[in-house]
Amino acid sequence: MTSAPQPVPEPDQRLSLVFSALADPTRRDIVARLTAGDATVNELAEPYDVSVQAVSKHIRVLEDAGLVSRTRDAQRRPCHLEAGVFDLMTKWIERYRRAAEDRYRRLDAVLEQMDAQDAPPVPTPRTTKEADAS
Amino acid sequence: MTSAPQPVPEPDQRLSLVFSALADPTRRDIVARLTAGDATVNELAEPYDVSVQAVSKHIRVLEDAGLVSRTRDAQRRPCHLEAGVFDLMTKWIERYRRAAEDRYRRLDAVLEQMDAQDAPPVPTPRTTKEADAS
DNA sequence: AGCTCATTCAACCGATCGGTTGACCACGCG
DNA sequence: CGCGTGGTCAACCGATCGGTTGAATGAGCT
Repeated sequence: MTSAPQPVPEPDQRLSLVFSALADPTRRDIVARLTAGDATVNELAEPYDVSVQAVSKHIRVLEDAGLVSRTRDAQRRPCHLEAGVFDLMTKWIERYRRAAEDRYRRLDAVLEQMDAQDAPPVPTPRTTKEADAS
Repeated sequence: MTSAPQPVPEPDQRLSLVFSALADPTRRDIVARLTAGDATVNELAEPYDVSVQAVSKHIRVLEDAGLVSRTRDAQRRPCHLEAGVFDLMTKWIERYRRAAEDRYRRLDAVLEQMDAQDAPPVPTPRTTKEADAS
């Protein structure tokens, strides 16, 4: 019963889980240390001055976010970093980063144009609506 | 200059703020919409069925994380997306993504070697099992 | 069978979060 | 001048979070 089917949430909710998981410094540190290789809960818990249970909870959060997977090795539960999730984040970030930079460049051009001429009919790169995520 | 100098937190804390800010779907959506151009609080609040105050709070969180900046235009406070913060995230992510992938590849090689030692006849079928969850 | 180590479950606690409502401030305009 | 508009501040509320302690489960070792 410990292993439910794990429904794999849809990407938006997944993003929430991932970002939320990485919002905690301890959890980020755990991820960082896991890049050096798999580790057990006790090994991971050792450097921090919190209880093992607390670290176990952290790992659960990382697991729910899909950042970490675990196997069984006797009574140990080694944690393994899942590199795949990073792509999800990178995709999200890159999309908007690029859009933002493009816009910035465009605005820059507009400003230059406005500067070159004097008072063009364009009021401001006003925007309001538009932009749909998903 | 409505408030204190805004000390600009050190990068680790900053990362926490950024990830935490993006952990909320509404806030992510606001960011997404801001890539289409600056917008006021009321404009941003319009699509959601929450109060304007709630959206104002969301924007404050994004601002504290350095994801958006604001200027004054009469009584309006247009929000502007700050593209720079994305770099911070991308750097963090890329670092560990690459490390994780390298490690994966290395492990793969080790496994192959172990396999070869045991069963040398087959000259490496070369079916690098890639990550299925992506 | 016991014992011990590794991990998790369960209950609890204070702090923070996302949301509300109501009052308040800062403009610009008639 | 008063008033409406855009936005924020303040207090409050339920839910969740990160942490604790204490007890339970699971798997090896004599």
